[in-house]
Formats: sequence, C-alpha cells, structure tokens
Amino acid sequence: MTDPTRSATEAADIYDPAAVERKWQARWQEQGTNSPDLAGAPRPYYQLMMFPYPSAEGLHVGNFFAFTGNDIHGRFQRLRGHTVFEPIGFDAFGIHSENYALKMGGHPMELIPRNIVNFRRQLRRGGFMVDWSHELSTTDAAYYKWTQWIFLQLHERGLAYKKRAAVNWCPNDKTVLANEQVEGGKCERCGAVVEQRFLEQWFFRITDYAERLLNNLEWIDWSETTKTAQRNWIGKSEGAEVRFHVLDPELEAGSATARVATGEIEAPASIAVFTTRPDTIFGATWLVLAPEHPLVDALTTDEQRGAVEGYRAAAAKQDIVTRKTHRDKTGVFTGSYALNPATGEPIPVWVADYVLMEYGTGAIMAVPGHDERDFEFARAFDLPVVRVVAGEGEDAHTPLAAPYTENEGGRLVNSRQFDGLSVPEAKRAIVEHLARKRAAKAVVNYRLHDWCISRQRYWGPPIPIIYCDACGTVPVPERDLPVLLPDIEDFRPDDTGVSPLARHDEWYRVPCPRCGAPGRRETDVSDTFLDSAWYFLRYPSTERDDVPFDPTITSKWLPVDSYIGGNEHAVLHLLYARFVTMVLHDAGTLEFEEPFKRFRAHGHIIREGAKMSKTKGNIVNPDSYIDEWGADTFRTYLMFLGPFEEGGDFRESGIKGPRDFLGRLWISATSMRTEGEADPAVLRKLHQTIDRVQTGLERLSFNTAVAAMMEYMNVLRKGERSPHRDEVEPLVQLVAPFAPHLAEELWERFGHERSIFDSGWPAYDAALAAEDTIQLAVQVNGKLRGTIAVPREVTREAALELALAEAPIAKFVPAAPKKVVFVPGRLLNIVV
RNA sequence: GCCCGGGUGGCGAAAUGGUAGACGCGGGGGACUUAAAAUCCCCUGGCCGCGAGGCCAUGUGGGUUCGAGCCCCACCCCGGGCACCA
Repeated sequence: MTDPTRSATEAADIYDPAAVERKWQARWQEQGTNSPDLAGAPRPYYQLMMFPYPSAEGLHVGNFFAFTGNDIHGRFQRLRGHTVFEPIGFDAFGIHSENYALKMGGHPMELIPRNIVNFRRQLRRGGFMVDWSHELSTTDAAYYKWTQWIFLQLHERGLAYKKRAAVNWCPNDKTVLANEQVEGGKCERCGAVVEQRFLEQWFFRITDYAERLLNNLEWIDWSETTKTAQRNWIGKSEGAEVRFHVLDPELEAGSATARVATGEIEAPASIAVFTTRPDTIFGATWLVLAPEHPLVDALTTDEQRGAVEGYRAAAAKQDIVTRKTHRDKTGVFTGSYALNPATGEPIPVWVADYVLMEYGTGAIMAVPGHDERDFEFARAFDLPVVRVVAGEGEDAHTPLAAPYTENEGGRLVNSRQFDGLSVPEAKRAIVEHLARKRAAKAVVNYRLHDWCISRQRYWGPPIPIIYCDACGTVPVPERDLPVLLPDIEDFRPDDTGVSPLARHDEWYRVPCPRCGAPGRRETDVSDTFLDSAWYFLRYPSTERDDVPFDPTITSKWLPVDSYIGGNEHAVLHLLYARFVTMVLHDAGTLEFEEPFKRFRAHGHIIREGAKMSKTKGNIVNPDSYIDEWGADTFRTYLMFLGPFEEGGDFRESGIKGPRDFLGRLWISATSMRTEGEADPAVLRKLHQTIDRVQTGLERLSFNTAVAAMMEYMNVLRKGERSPHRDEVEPLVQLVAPFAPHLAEELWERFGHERSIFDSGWPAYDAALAAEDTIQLAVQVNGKLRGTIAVPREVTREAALELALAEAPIAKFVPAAPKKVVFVPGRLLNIVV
C-alpha cells in the first residue's frame, strides 16, 4: 500500500522542466533581470551574437546552438561580476525577405513582423539572457535612418562614389549580385546562371583601407581561421610594375628595335604590367592585355583588326563567371611588338581573356617557363618558352616539361648579369636595375575590390541621394532623414535594371534640397551588409532618436568584448563592419578603430553528415525538443555534443545523458543535508571541477565543461550519505550558464532571494583542489610498467626507490638505470 | 591548383610533449518489479592468456625525443573556403 503523504511530497519534488522554465522566464521579464543599467554599469561586458535573418521557418537547431554558446559565455561573465549586455535584433532587409514575400504573395512589411514575433517566442523559450529593451530591426525607420546617415558620412568623405561597372546580373532575381553572391557561375540564392551587365552603381572605397584592414589583423583577438580568410580576401601581393615600350607598328620591327633601344627614336606608347615575379623578366616572351584594356585599339594593326575586334566583342558578351572559370586559353595577336626592357628584344603583344582588367594594370608579361597559365598559352599558340630559373639539379638547358613555379628555391639562369642569384635576391636586384632605367617600380596590389552597395531592389534602405539637373548629385541633408521606404503594393523587380521605386513618381520626384528645382531620388537601395555593418553600435543606444549612438554610452560599452558568429561571415560582414568602424573613427565619431575585441567562429550543426538546409529537408526545429526535454536539457545537450568551435552532428539519441545529469542534480539539490560537515575529498573534487569548468567557459570549450560537471556529479552520487549543501550549491552555480532556469529554481529553494546570476562565481581554491597522494606513472624506456601511489611532493630519489620496490616494475630493470627522467606529479621514466 | 580545418573505440568525443580513450551515447550482464518502464550497480579498444600479465593500437611511411595523438618531413583521405588575382 502506498503512502499518500509520501507520494505527494515526491510529486512536488519531481523535476518538471516545463513548469520551472515557464516560471523563470516570466520572473526574468517581470523583474527586468536581463536588462542592465547601461549608464551605471561598473564593469560592462558586451556579449554580442550575430543577429539572425528572421526567416519564416524560425530558428533552427543551428541558430539555437550558436545562441546557446553565446548565452552561456554571457551568463558566465555575469556570474563573474560583469554587467553583461546581451542584445538581439533582426537583420530583416534584403533579398531573402523580399523573395519570400514575392513567393508568398504578401508584403515584407507585414510578413517580416510576423516572423519576428515567432523568433522572439523561440528566443524567450530558449532562456537566453537577452535584453529585450534594446531589440532592433534593421527595417525600422528609426534604425535605417542611421544606416542612411552612415552612407552620408562616407559620401562626405569621398568614400562613396558612383561608377558604371560590369556587374553580375541574375536574370531570375532580376538584380545585381555582389561577386560574393555568385557561386560557381550561379546565383547563390536561386541558382540561375549569372550574366554580365553594365549599370551605374554606388561603391564604397574599402580598398583605401586595405592595408589597415590587413595590418590590424596582427593584434585583434579573433579566431585564426577568420583572420586567415580575411587576409586571403584582401589578397596583398608585392611585386613590381614594369613598363614595356611599344614599337611603332608602322616601322619595320628589326630596325626600330635598335633605334628605340638606343634612344634614337621614342616608342609611341608603353604598356605597364604588374608582376610578382620581376626576377623572371628575362623569360618574358610576350605581353598580354585584357580585352578591355584601353591600349588595345591603338596597338591593333590593320591586318589584325578584324580578329581582335571579334575577340573583344565575344569577351564583352560573355558573363563574368564563365569567363573566370573557363580554363582553355584563347587569345589573339594585336600585330604589335613591345621591347622587353631587360633583354632589349621585341616581343609580341597579345589580347587574351585570361588577363583581368580589374586587377593590377590589366596587362601582364607572360613568362611561360615559370607560370602555369602562360605555359598553357604558349602551348596553345606555339610561343617560345625560356627557362630563367633552375631548381635543384637543373641548369639553363634543362628542358621545361612543365612550368617551374617555385617561388623560393632556385637560381637564375639565362638572365645575363643576374645569373646565379636566388629568386628573392633577383627580385630585388632586377627591380633596382630596371628602376634606374625608369622601367620599373616596386608596387603592391590587392585583390580586394571596392564594395558595391547598390541594389536595384525594393526591400532595403533607399540610398539618400537626389539628382538635380542644376546641382548634380546632392546628398539628402541629415535633417531630412530618414528617406522613408514607401509602402508600395508593386515591389516586384522587373528587367529594366532599375529599382521598382522608380515606378512611383510620388516618391521619385522630389525638389532638390539645394536649389529647390525638380529633382529625382536615387532609386537604388543599399546592400543588407551595410545594415549589419554597424548594428552593434546601435544596440546600446536604441532609445536615442537624435543620434545614431550615444557618445558616452558608446565609449563605455564599445568595442564589443565578445562577438560570436558563423565563419560564413568571416570576410564580408566582418570586413565591412571593420571598415565602417574605421571610417567613423577617422571621422572622429568613434574612439576605437576595431569594433570587436574578440571574435570566435562557432561550428555548425550538421544532420546525417550534411549541412542543414531547406533544400535537403534536414532542418531540425528546436521547438519540439524543448517541448519534450525542456530548454535547459536541450541547451546542455547541444553544448555537450561537440566542440563549440567545430560544431557536430545532431542526433537525438545523445540527449539522455545531459537530461540524466540535470535530473540527478535536481535530486541531489532537493535532498541535500545542511547539518554536519562536507566531505573533504568531495570538496577537493569540487575545486578541481570549478577550475575545469571555468577554463572551459573561458575557452568556449563547453563540451569539456559539461563533462567535468558530470564527473563531479558522479562523485557526489557515490557518497554514502546524501550530499552536503556545501558540495551542491557551488555546482548549481557552475551549471547555471547551461541550465539557467533549473539553477534559478534550485537557488531559490536554497533560500536565496536574488537571482543566481547575481550570486557570483564560486571561488577556485588551488590549495583545496590539490591531491595529497598522487598516482605516479612509472615507465621503463618510455613504456608504462605501472603506477605508484606517492605523496604529492615526492622527490626523484624517493620515487625511484618506491618504483624499484615494486616487483612488476623492477623486473623490467635488470641493471642500474642509465638515466632517470622525473616529471614531478606526473611520471618517472627509467631508461635502461 | 592554392589556403584553412580535420582523421583517435560500435558512435559523439577527451588528452599544456608525460598513465590514450575522460565524459556521454549505444551494447552486454545484474538488482528492484508479477511484468514492463523508470531507477540503481558492474563490464565494455583489439588480440593472446584460466590467471597474473603480455603484445598491438590515435589515416600511411619516415624522423626528432628518455618519452609523440600532439613537434618535423613526405604522402593518403574527408570537410570548408578561394580560385585565370599575374
């Protein structure tokens, strides 16, 4: 027969995650637990998470994983005594939202807020320490007013300019795509094959900042992978610009060569090429110009004109991506020759699409012996190949079956007075030599291009510019911001290449702010990456509508202390945010020039070996797992499943471990004794655990932190008696970042009145953590032969004596040891 | 092709150059139960051995070291990024 009193007590003490979580989420909201006093914070800590795009599907497990790691780190910093600001917002402008609205037949102005409501619900359920009083959405006029202000700041400083440029055109989305939005010749979003078009576009001069963006990577505390990606993206190359004099095509090649070389006659033009291998100039056997190169026309002889023009026309039609990916070398001879300034020999000038106009000077010297592409071209057109660098065991006459592209090793050959020099020596010497003849200078090139921010779309902040026939391009005065995005029914892009906004005269026609004459608005909206390039500046100042960010609050809270996000934003978003910050710094608006002190890239949750994606249909929604297990268990499970910075494979089976761990913690905490003393051995383990959890949280090594707590739990459970309060309470504090609701509930049951997150972090005591007796590993010749229990402070001699007293060890030591290696506290290695 | 990661039990994974496989999942055995679930306890890298114990083992092959999963060289495989950038 069951005892009704007893079972009622038990029922009340059963861990019910749903009830606990509901209670604490409500309590946090009521009491404003997660909304710190930003102005008065004594130890501010800005814990930033990349804000999401509010998709219709809501948060998936991947987002949830990333947010959880971020939240745990933030809660940990708070427990350590910081005032932690953990804001959230929504990156809701852009092609994503617009395409979604088009598909659904709705309007983004209605659909997006609906999605945001769902995101808020999910984020609250997840138990994140979000300060909802500073929520923002990039689509609010109160926000994009300042996005437009940022544009004006750049414009004012000459960093925003307009140019006609070949752009990637997606025929399906009917818009220009950034190079980054093109993947393998196809539109990143819809997969349509991208074409080339020419449009007037707004650009930001990010290339002016290339060197600084590169140099600061030396000192900012970021994931190394992210820094490497940025370095590669900026793509600095040191080399030389070399001038090749063109021979007048009208003159006979042979005689002209001599006369130009002796300075008797002037060459009609010269071609500048960029090379990173000036050391190979004696092997430059022809030149190549990009089809768009401005000198092509002048250099083309009458016989070649037909062929060259045909080639250029074909190249112009080709889309950018095909051109950049096709490998077979094509080209055409212009009919002209230029003088190699090193050899004095005339070499032919070709036009070929493997040379890109937008990099370097749009022209190259071809060195087929030492460049892969030039070698292929030489084969295709039967051009001469000369070896000018010889590697190990090679000499000037060793035939080149393939180009020798070694950039470090090798010595120069067939290069007259430079023969015998190493490649680095030759680089310097040849540039110096040519520089004296004013034929070369050392230069640096970057692969980074200026940032095209124009989008011929509807769903973005209008670029604040007005065109006036009299005044030209006039920026919208700051007092007239924001330029509101009109609520129009027909926002579908068409193939005119002009934003749908142009079709709305009531918006489009506007008086010139300078002279009052009729003007026209810029109809492009700006890139979403501009919205996200400064949102972290806005968060602490969302209540201010008169400034983009409050100077006092900003200098208190920024730069961001910890930024966590996906490495898919390693280049674009993170580079743009740095750029905008630098510009504002130079403008005197910000004190700092790097926005994020510390950045860590989180890994990704995959499912059945594949990235979660809508197309693969393997997206996991966190809601059902929270329903079934509770947010605390789900959070702990996600963090336990693999290293945070690497991600892991999501499978439901493993969730039981963390669930049991939290269940056992609940039991220990609700059944602990308060009288008597804590077990010193348990306390020792506790302090070892504090150390491990603390280090784990600092390093975002959440999986090992959870493991350490589980180990401690196993020790607690082993005890004969129920655990003592002093053994359990600190564990609840350690687990709090992972399972905040459970921790709050237990903390309250312990009799505390304030939130556990204001209780401080358990102090680690190394003396308490130290073991008196340790297991010393004993090796013979590096092979483990046993362990001996010894006092912590054991000496080498004492340890050796104890080890040799053990028969199973001694039998491997037939004679006097040759050498004894002793690592205090770890091992003894006897070498015989 | 280039640049980053990574390769450890059946699985997810630990491991400042110092006892490889902590922690967890799964599996096996047991306790409790009429039974099941839940819970709890024990075992669980491979091979040999009754056992004590031994041998092998961190993608492959070399090297450095008293000692290598970790460092160096060469290579293979997987994941991601960039890619005609001269």
